[in-house]
Amino acid sequence: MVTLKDVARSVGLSVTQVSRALNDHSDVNEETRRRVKEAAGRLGYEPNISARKLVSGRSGIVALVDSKYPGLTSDFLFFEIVAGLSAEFSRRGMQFVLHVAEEDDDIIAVYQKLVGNGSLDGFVVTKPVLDDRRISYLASRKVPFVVHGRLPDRTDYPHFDIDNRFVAVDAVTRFLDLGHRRIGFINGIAHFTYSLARYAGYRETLSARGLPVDPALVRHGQMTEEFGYRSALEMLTAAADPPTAIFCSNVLIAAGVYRAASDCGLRIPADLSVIAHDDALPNTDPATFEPPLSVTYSPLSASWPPLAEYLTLAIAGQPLEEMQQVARHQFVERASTAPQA
Amino acid sequence: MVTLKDVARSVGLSVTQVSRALNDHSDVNEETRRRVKEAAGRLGYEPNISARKLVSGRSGIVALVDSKYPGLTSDFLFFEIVAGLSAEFSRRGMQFVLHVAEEDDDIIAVYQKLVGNGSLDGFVVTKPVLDDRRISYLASRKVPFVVHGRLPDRTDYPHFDIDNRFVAVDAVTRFLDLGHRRIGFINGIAHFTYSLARYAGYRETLSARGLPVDPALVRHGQMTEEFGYRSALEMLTAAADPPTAIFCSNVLIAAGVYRAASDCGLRIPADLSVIAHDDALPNTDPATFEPPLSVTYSPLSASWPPLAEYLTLAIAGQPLEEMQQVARHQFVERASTAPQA
DNA sequence: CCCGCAATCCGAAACGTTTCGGAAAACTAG
DNA sequence: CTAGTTTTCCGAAACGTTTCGGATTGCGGG
Repeated sequence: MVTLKDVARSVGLSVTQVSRALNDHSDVNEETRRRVKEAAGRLGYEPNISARKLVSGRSGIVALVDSKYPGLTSDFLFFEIVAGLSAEFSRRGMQFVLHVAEEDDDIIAVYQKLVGNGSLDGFVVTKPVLDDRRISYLASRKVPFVVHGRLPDRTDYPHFDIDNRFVAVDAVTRFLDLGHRRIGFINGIAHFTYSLARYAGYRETLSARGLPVDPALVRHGQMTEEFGYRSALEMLTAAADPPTAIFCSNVLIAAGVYRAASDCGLRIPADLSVIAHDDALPNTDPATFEPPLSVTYSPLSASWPPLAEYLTLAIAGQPLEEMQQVARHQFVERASTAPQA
Repeated sequence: MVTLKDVARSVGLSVTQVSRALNDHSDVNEETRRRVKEAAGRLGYEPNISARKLVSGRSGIVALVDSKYPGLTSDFLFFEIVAGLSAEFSRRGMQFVLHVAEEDDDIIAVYQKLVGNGSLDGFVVTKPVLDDRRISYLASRKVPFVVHGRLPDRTDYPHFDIDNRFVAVDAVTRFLDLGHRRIGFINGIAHFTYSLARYAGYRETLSARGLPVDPALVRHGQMTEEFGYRSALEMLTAAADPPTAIFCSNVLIAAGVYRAASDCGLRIPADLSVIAHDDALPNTDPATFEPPLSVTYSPLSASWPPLAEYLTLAIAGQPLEEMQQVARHQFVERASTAPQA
């Protein structure tokens, strides 16, 4: 391993000055800095993170922790997150790392261990739930972290989120404006805050127009094609009063809805209108649906830069104000909606 | 952060003795050790990995590095690996960490950086290819690593693999024994050594019986249902001499083959025999196929314990002998094969 | 009573980095 | 030429841990 001392010896300077040269401090001669950097490169010097962390308290490593849950390995949304964040942090010269905890061990204990042994600078928390224990733990320990999403009742931490309530409000309003009155909603797993926010938007919009919220038209579950298919099938084949429009919490669900509609001999959009929320994941392009699927569009990939930015700022100890953002989606109209017959 | 010094103060001992007590050294009184451990637990002491690494050279962290490639986020085989290894290492009190490199940066440079900054004890290398640069780099730098798989022409490193050549030999031999002469093979991406080994087994078995290897009956590609479907369709609808049996490199491909056969009006196994290799991934159970799929069975999950074990030994500087294993599959007969009509 | 040995303990050094406080040299203004 | 300022440099301390070498105590055997 080549250390600062080696570089110092090779250029005839002190360890101190070499360190300052490499870290772009002000009090080093330009010519000297050039020489030092050249030597460091030539010798293949890489700063020892352990040593740096020990003295400065910064390792340049941030982590995402998740438990191993059934379906984790097929949850490509999750791995889209991992890949996206990893790339974004490495672009900033930091390292992003994933730690998968055992299914049955307490997630807080895992954080405790990770925090305690002090090799990490901060955490990204994803898929927050109501009364999220990770958030309360990290906040109480004053460990830097950033949340992808946010809690309805507590927002005193860095976060990036989209306005999920408004996503549902927008979709449902468009259905209503087309004359639909029986509007189904196939949502994600109920305990995630994004699902809750969308469900709130759905309920509030219907209520605001004096329409009832029929539990038979709402489903919560893992956002897969299969789940969308089963849910839509149940709704559409229900004896009394099936929905004439369905809002899907993602494009995969919509694919299932399309299949169910086809199975029931229903045409989209003539017999059934569909809108989905589109995270712009690589696997599924709503424009290639038949007919092309109208969506509330909000690419997930737009989250990585602010998330990385905010965590960096949090680690640097910046105040909260510049580390919070709630973005809005765009509506993209295609051919999956029509006025009610 | 609570340090050794804090624990030492609380029990009235020196930092040295506390360290030795916690690390189960011999020269500490049993009663003292008990008291120290109690105090450490009570104070919530966690050893600072950076400090430990700095002096002992061990951090207890191992990594897997991969580039972000198209399809990474839907490659559930890959994430099965990540989850499996992560769990296995944490069971051993070590930490396993995933680093996703940018698509376009040189993978060796990434290793260089990771190795150079010295916070990692070793690496797991997966999906080796011919003349694998990662293996030659790590070996030349004497960095501990273990390979999931192996190279055909170089095996002087810790590894765990299955006999992929024999997987194909076994499947093809069974087809031959049933009287099949036109045997298709839908394989994984050609440059991975496991694909190469299976292809070699396929070719050699046919040649040994004096049969030609028809390029029209062989496909290499990403192992998805879609790829299996397309490949099988091409083979089965080819004008002259379609295959009467197909060996698939995984169960997903076999699902595609089943669909293609159904589209062509072919019955399995009456008109077409199928065998697949089964990694026992959670998503796809060959027993639920219609008809149930016969497989060469070798659960991927059996790799994690030896892989973790070997890397641990390699880090400890053990000799190579006990850190290499090539396991064999089992054949599980179900209902997807029949004698040729 | 002394010697040797085992059982316990401890001080100090070391790992590689950053940073504080100051020093030397070079330049500027008077 | 002097005093002050700026530029450029360096020694030493510190981070939390492990480990080397040695110190202390108590004990049994001679």
